[in-house]
Amino acid sequence: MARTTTRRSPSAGSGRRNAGTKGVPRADREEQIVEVATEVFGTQGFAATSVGDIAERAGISKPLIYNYFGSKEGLLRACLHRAIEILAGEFERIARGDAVGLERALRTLEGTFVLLERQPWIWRLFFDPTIPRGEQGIAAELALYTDRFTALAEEGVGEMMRLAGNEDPRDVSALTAVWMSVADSLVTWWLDHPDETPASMTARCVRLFQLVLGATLPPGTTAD
Amino acid sequence: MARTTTRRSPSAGSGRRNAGTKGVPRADREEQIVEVATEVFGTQGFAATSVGDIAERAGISKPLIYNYFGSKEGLLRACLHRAIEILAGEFERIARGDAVGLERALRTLEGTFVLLERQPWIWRLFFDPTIPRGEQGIAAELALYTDRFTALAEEGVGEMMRLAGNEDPRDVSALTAVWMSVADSLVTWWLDHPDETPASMTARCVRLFQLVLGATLPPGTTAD
DNA sequence: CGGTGGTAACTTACCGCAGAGTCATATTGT
DNA sequence: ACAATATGACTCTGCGGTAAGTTACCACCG
Repeated sequence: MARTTTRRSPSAGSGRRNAGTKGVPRADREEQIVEVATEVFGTQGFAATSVGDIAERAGISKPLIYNYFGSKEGLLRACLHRAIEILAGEFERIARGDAVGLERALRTLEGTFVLLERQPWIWRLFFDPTIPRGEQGIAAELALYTDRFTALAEEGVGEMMRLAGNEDPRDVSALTAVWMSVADSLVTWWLDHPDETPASMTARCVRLFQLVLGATLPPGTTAD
Repeated sequence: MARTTTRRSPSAGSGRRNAGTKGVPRADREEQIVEVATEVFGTQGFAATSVGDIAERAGISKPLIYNYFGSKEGLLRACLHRAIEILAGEFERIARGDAVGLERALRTLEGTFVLLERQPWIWRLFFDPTIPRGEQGIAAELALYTDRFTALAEEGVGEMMRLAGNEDPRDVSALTAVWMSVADSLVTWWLDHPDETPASMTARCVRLFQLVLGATLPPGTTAD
């Protein structure tokens, strides 16, 4: 009745004129926010990023983020959760494959390139030095995640080193760190050369492996 | 004279009771502050660090920092300046040496380890993602510094690749990025294992080089 | 089909606090 | 006495976080 029309609140006082649902269900909105946040956290770092900035880029308001994620840390937690789902699954699939040694390394790189195409910053989340290292809260969770990576990488590296006759655990640890950093730097380099495709990156890696390691990779290793 | 005593201001209102020179000349104080700041910036990141925190750790007060460096960015600038002096000089010295290829790589690493002993965070300053990337101000200066590194590294990498028969400039560029990242990751790993010495780090690198590259390093390369 | 409440989706406006940067002032070596 | 060295106490901006209100969708009733 009149009420419907009468409810013309827009003018009432200085109320929230742009309020009201836009018909986006919570799950969709959450995913959208997490996507934006992951990019910003991953490129600028957690400490240097403000929640307001994320809200603005996502085209929504700050309180909505707090409604859904509780806190800035909660938002980061959600980003990490999504990222680990994306990455670890793929890496574990590769690890379960039958490739070993250098070929396994190359396959991992190849998978990484395909996976991180257009969203390389996901990787950076796990190595953000600005995440508060307070012994409680997010630090433990983060360690859990990175350990999942590291264990996988360390398994591969350790395997290769065993074949070569070195089993020093500290050497394995150091070489694993180097290997993960190599993958990281290649993704970063790719970011600076956007015209490269996952396939061309893989081909480049094959060339560089052959050059640096003097290795002969089996045919068919290069993506189509 | 009476005046000196009469001026007993300590009680006057709530004056600065701890003020007054402590006999430390400006240059010394500046160096001391820069040293502390470099450590904190390098480990926590620029954005996550507060000037007050630095002042407290240095045992002086915040205004003194602003007196000497003008701003937080100015302090960072001073840190970068000192760091580039320390690092670039050493790298250029190595580059001028007669080592080539893998041996030059190893000598660079060795020099880095010796140089960064007890202050590994210096290196991190140049790759801190939380430094404001505003096109003006510090970003340009930082780029200048990192370019100085990169040029040197690219020269070494390009030389090695030429010997191996690959002159693709993009391959050189990518491999240079990888190489610098390798050095970075080794320093980072060292940060997490503080009991390692420069010599033990170098020895480890020799082992890993031999293992991964199948290379035979000349004797005398290992630091005693 | 029209109305009508309940609730999920959104917002504006604000609070409190931490941190960058400043001012006026105090102390001491020379 | 004076310049250099130093600081307590302040302002102001920006950000994490919150309160309270607004709007749209939807299931249900008549």
